Amino acid sequence: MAEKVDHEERRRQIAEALLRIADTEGLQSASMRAVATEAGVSLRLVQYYFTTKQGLLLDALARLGAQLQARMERWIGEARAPREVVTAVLSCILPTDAESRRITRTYAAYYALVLSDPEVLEKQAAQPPVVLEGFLVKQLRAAQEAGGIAPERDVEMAAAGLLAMVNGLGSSVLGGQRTGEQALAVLSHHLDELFRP
Amino acid sequence: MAEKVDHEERRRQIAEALLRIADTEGLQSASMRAVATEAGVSLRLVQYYFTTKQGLLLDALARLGAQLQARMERWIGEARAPREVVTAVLSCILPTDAESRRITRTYAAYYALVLSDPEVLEKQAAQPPVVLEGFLVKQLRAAQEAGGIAPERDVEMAAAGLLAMVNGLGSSVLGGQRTGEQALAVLSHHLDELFRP
DNA sequence: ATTCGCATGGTACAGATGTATCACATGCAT
DNA sequence: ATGCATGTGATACATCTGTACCATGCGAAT
Repeated sequence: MAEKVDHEERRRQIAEALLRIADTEGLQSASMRAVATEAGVSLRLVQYYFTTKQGLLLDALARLGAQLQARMERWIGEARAPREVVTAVLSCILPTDAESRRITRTYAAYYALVLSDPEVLEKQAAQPPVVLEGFLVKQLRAAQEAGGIAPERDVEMAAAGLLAMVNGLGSSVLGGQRTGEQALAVLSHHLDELFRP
Repeated sequence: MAEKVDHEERRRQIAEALLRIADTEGLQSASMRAVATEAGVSLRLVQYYFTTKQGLLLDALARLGAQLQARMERWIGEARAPREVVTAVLSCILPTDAESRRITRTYAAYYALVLSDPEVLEKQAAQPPVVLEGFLVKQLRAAQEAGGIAPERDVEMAAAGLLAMVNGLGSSVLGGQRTGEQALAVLSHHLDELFRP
């Protein structure tokens, strides 16, 4: 019963079970046993591949981050002009389709955990936003130099504001106060406001 | 040992103990026993005044909402002109001073809970944002008619964007990517952008 | 053929958690 | 004075949770 098995594949299988539970029922329902059942393996195996629960949580969070990044790169795709890149990056974060709704909800499930356990998780999870904001600034600056954005605009402020806005819009969609389409409309409106003379 | 006691006062004492724990350690650390200890009462009393844990959680959440509303009214204070009202409302939500940091953190602690338990909590917690957004729209429209905002601006879009932005800025402050002052600067910048000819 | 390490199953254990139950004291109405 | 409702304490109980431990099957190297 002990064929050489692909460790990475097993870890992926288990971690994604965790993410599925976090998405649908929240992290508080993600016990080791629940994860094992969801992944279709025994509790022992979850312990075997991720010694501790924190290990599992961290690994799954890293995978979630990778999924979001993959989605962003896919959405950027053939986008070439800065405005298209910015639009792609921002709108792909909004919970509009099934995948982004899943990712957003799962991140939300992690949110409280990250806040209450600053030491360990902060380093792992706090980087993406910062990096992304820098990327946005670069794109906006390029658009500005190309004349797509008024020269007197402060692109760093704009980038920070847009990113925060998308984040907040996502929360409102998850909270049921807005549909994904409405959130997207709000974003588009502000992008129109930014990209002009 | 059974003097007629002020029920509301006891409930307040216990509910605030829960909020204090939610703020500092997160809701996952807020067990009935922990709340009892924090409030300086016995476990039995927590059960007595709030029969069930869900009752306690809901009551505390309502109190948190009341605290935020009280803070907003206090911040609006003598503000008279629409722009001042809007600035007050939005900036008082940002985690800049101790009180708003506490409120924001505590709301964040509830966030995951609300998302994973939509039925019961949604009605109680989802109203403030909607009401607030309507209020903002009215203020912005008034400013627009007074000439403080360009007539071609879509104030509903602007209100939605600003509220989402403040929400997102708050998250970034809590996540340690920005200080409260920096978040306030981003907000001010966008208000300057909105309030013109 | 024996040995060793990897993969897996089963289960135990200690602690925490929400809730229920029993007990008892005190104040107020009768 | 008696009785009933109120406020409070102590504790029990069933369940869940993370982790540890023991056993065993199998492939590969010796």
